[in-house]
Amino acid sequence: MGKVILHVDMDAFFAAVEQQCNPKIRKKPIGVVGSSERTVVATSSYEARSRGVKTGMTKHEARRACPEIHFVEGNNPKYIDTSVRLVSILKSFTPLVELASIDEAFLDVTGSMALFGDPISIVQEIKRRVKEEFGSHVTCSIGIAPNKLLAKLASRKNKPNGFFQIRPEEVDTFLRDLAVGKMYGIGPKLEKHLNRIQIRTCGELGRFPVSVLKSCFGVLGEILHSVGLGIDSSPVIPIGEGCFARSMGHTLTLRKDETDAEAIRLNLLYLSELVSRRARKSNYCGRTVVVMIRYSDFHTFTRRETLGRYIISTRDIYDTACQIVERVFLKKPVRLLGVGISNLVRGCFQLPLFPSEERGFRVSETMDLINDRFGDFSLTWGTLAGWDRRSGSIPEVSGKEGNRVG
DNA sequence: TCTGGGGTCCTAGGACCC
DNA sequence: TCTGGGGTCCTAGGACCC
Repeated sequence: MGKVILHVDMDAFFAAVEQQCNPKIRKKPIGVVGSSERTVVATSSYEARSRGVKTGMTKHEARRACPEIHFVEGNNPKYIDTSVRLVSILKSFTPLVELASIDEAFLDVTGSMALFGDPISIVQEIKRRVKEEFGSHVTCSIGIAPNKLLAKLASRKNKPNGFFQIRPEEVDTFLRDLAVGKMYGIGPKLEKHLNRIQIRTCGELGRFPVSVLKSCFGVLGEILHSVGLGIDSSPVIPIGEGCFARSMGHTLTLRKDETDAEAIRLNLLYLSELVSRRARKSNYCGRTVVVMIRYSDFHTFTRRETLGRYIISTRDIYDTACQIVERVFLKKPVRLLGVGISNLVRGCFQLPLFPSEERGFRVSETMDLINDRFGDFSLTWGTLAGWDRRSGSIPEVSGKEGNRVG
């Protein structure tokens, strides 16, 4: 018998959490944004979306589309907290829960049906529990399918607050007329390329000779062929298993385009500190430092250096980042800087934590894993608010306590 | 008030060694 | 003063996703 996979996808997650927390903005068009002036909309409520607001718009553009829009500054700890609590609900249905991002998860419920009934009963029960835990403004959409790829497509089908099932015998029909660009993993570039060779739907993609796809796309050709047929054998990997980061980094769009070398170094120090702190906390060290630079004209590039040893301290990361930047000979004002480490290994040293960290918020395994995987500063919003650039002091990062939904 | 931030995976080409 | 192949590591960039 085939598997039954669910994909649980929270609807307009950040916006929904904010609306749940603040009754005044419920049923209103809102946009969740960052704190800096040069911010964009990260998520908008469905009320805003219906008026043309889209992710990635500047505040200015969003307001032009929807003059009544209300902007809310993002609050990352609140979203992580909600995510942790969602996972604990999902884990009560099966241990096979894979967190795909902060607001979506895959569940393998193949073995759960004896206990909880058919997939639709499980879906209804999950929705009931989510409502009970978070309130009626935080909702999810759920896809039911024989594999992760199809479950992901199914969850999008009836958004928001809906569900959709693709039974094994319905897969061909479902894919027949689905535009290739709607498929997970096929972005604008690939879509254009496929359209050029007369492939517009997943049905057409699945029927296309795999040999031709391979000659056009290399190894990707074979993957595209399976994707066109709705084939995906990847297992649901439970949280914590084989889950380790490949890289971690932070980027920052500066308040103004910068030419001053001292100011650039100060920002590199700040970013190095964020990276180092996160790496120390999750006990990673790395031997490659990556610097990302975006000029005022948006030309963006990376430079990296691989060292002969593993590093983790702010100082080591910062020194390497500075050397990299010195080699670049900046040609234009800098709009964005990024610092990251890769070539990671886990647990090579156990370095002392900062005193503030020793006080200890060893909250839960899941909490750590989410931080670890998605970054507890994955939205650094707000962290710059108190930063005095001239003194160069590093702001305290907002606390994890409080800010619960519901 | 033009265009955020966090990732993963893949590829091509060069350096270097055997 | 030529010829070649295999393998590994590293860099830079692109595509894609949330």
